[in-house]
Amino acid sequence: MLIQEPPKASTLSDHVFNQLRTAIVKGEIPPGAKINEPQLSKQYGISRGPLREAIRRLEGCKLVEITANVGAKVISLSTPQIIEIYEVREQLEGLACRLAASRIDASGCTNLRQLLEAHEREIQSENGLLYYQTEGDLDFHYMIVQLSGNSRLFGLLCGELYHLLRLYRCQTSTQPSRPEQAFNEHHQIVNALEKRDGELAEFLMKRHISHARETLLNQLTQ
Amino acid sequence: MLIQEPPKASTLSDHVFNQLRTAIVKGEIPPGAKINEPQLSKQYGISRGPLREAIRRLEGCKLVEITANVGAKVISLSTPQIIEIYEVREQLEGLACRLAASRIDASGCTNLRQLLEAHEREIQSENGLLYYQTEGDLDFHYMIVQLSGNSRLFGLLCGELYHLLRLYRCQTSTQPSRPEQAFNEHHQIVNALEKRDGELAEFLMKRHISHARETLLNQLTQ
DNA sequence: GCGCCACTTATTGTCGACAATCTGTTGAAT
DNA sequence: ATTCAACAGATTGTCGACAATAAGTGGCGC
Repeated sequence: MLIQEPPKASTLSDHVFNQLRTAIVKGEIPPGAKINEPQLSKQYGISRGPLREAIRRLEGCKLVEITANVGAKVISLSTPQIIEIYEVREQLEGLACRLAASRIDASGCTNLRQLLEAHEREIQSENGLLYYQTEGDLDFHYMIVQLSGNSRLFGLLCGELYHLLRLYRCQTSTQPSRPEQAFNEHHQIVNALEKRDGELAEFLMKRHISHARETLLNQLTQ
Repeated sequence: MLIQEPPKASTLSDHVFNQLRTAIVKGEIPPGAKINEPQLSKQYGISRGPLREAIRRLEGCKLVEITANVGAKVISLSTPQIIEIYEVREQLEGLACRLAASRIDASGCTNLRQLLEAHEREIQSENGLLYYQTEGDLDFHYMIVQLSGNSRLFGLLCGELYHLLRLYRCQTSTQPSRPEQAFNEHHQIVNALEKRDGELAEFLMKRHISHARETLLNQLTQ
């Protein structure tokens, strides 16, 4: 569970921003829903000032869309938009893998292996499949992006795109699919990283995400 | 001058956001400078409410960094951070080129050619070199990203990274360098796009940006 | 002289209220 | 019956003021 950064909230705006973000990502506020300022203001017991700032931050994360004099709506991702996100993500995570291969050390490799083993143990349990599809899979990608050492890349992938993907996965509660294939692909990626083969790691990661995108697209268009 | 989207501002927050963003990008508010809310509030003749929302939006563009109970600072890019941005940009614009090659039509190609010719005519004039290095170059990349048809990619590159690059270019007023080489690379890219050769276009664009990054790095480290 | 602490000042965070805009409904005219 | 217009309600945008926190200043002790 290394996916959630500490939601320390020293200010009210921070606190409500974290609350709203998790509520949106978990689907408690469904996609397309309107953000009602007076209602949320009462619900969280704060004034509209900090609430509006929190909404502006959600806009920065691309989680809501604000129209002047109309208000904010939770973003609703269409199938073409999902594909667009996957195209960007594939390219960026490929870069992350290539960079990670050039900077990874022995402890980083063992950490990745341990993470994969932990996920496999999770899958052994009954509700493990669901876990893996939602949170666990992102943990693996999350760690690789960290290992890339590129903070801008980290901000884009882990600060924006991953939240959008989690929102989407809750939106269409995807049934667990192709877990064993994903496992193989994950291990292949770690193999390439251990050999410091950046180009191969990039290629494998891009193909891995491409597979996930195609699986998703088949589920959506069928 | 297709680089600036219409700065329509129906609300005060919109207006001040646009004003502040251009002021930051142009260097009128220098990197590292503190954002003083009472001062700017008086300067723009608005209350602190919409001003704070505008600052939150600047945070979303990564143009300022906000610390709780301390305030906002204009971002100051270190050399490693510039390199990080170029790494991300190289990968994303490569994707944009590959996508653009598969969707471009005849009119798109002629528009690109006309844009390059216009830039070349600009260079003929005395202060053309400077123009090309700052705005004109981004116009070319801007148009290709538009042609990619991926709105998420467009938002990332043209909504975030390009502003950061312009900020940086004003920060260190880069002397015009290697314009003729850049011209050749641009034309090569358009050639690949005309042939609908996505892989070649991606490769050429990535190499083009890689060259720009190395030139920049040499200027900075010397 | 140097460092630490209390105090003053300035800035940020938050609030409630008012003005402006949009939304939904009712009613009348064609 | 349908369309348009005026009205009522609700929501967003904006403002000024107060509270809380941080920054700067001066004085005290060592």
